[in-house]
Amino acid sequence: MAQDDVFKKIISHCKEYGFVFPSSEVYDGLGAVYDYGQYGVELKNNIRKYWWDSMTLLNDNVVGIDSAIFMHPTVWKASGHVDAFNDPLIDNKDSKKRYRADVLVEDYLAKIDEKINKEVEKAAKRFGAAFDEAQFRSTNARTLEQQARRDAVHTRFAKALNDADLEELRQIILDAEIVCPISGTRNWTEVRQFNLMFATEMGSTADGAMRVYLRPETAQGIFVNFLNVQKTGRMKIPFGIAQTGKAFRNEIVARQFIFRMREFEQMEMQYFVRPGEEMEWFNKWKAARLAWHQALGLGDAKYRYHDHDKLAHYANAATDIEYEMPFGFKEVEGIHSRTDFDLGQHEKYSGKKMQYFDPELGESYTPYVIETSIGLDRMFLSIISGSYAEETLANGESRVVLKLPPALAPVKLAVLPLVKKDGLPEKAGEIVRMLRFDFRCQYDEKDSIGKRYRRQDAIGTPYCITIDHDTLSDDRVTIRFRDTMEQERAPISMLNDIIAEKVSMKNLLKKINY
RNA sequence: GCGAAAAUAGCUCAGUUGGUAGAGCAUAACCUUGCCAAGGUUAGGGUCGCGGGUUCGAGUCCCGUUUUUCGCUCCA
Repeated sequence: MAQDDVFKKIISHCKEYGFVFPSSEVYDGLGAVYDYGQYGVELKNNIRKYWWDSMTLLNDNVVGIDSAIFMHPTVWKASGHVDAFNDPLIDNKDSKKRYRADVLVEDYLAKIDEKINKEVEKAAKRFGAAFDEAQFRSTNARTLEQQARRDAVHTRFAKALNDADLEELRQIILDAEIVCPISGTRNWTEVRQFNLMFATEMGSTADGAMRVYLRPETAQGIFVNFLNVQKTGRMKIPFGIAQTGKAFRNEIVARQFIFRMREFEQMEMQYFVRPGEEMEWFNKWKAARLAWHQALGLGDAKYRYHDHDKLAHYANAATDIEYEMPFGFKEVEGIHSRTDFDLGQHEKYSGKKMQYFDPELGESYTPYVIETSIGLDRMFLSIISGSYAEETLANGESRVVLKLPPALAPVKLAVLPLVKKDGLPEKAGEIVRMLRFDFRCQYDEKDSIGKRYRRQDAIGTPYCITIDHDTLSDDRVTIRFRDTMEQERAPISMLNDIIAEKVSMKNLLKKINY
């Protein structure tokens, strides 16, 4: 089966069985925004818990926070997000190349300067020692004309930038007859501002509201709280701060189902270390994070590292953990050595010291940071993709089954009376009332038992418990396993222990070797 | 953002040169059976993505738009 087909089937399955719906679907949807349904939210919560517990329970020096989505606007100036993603862009329709509109104009201005300078140089050669450059510039007709043209464009350009007037910016490009370096044509699109960050206004608009952004990453909430947590938690370096939460990016191209969404959830941990020790910790977390993924049992070969050759300005090492999605290996998690860039920037912009006094070294320093940053929605997609299976059974029939890691499954067990009479439903009800405090249970008496097993397979329920006539006399039930479809007889009194052993988060966490 | 393809029931899809909206599966009710989806009877569910246009008449033809998938591009 082609990979595209698998992906399409997974998307359909997610919708059909209540995992993921397109946002605002009755209004034709909203681009690259999705809602999680009744089973999707359980799976997502379980993934988040697996991450959170692995960070905050298994590391006694990692604590969590939950910072607000809104942050002071200067945070995003310090982080570089405002500058990096506020560029006015324009496309040439013939070459289909995209340029920064301001760069096009600046290049144009630079070219005129160059021309003038060349003429000045030529004149200087001609006149020799008697040459008076200032006088030449103020009297030579051609130079004056070019200078006037340059100044006119420059004035308009500065004003347009200042007013953020995109139409004027385009008009300047048209009036100056700036051509595309590749196609050589002047067939330009509108100038558009591609701001990665969503903006809104805080405060009443009447008396000057403040422009605030929806955070494009959760990491900054950790950095600005670094000292709060360090001091109030009496944290000693090295230590980490973990956070999960929504982030928002106004992606130009958002695609591939929930892989790249405009509203998404991150699970980030920033680990603060001594300068000079960052590579050691980078490698430790790199290994620890891969182990966390592989403990899910989806197949070790589905994961790989992708080390970055080109590093961002703030990083001195970076790697991705990629998972083999139906559309190829894709980044699920990033592990970055961010140096002291972020804390240093906040120190600079806030004027507050972001340093740590190290009692062992007897000195203060700005800690270096190792970041692990994972997309919860991507994790969700990787787990659904890795669990989805179409199987042909021995009797020639087929089934669709989600072989989810039991600890992550939305429903842990289904309780099924073999027939809906003879007191079996009542007995099943008793068992549900006994187990539902510990496990998410589902009761189903509709249709044949085989059909009910199929329904549970489709949502990934790892265990089914079947009540038959014998149960009424011997208090034993059948446990049916999702993956093998094998069955086992067990006393009702043992059910809680048996199921707990198989579905507990604890046993999953124990597989991680920290 | 550019290009291509698609959009009809919860899902997968049919729908003839333009002439009353269909199937399978799924869902719900009742009966029957009872350990791996396929028994019977019945029911609900669609202004054919949305908005215009052509036409006596549009799911079907034309234009626009939205959403999705794919390829570029961009971003990281």
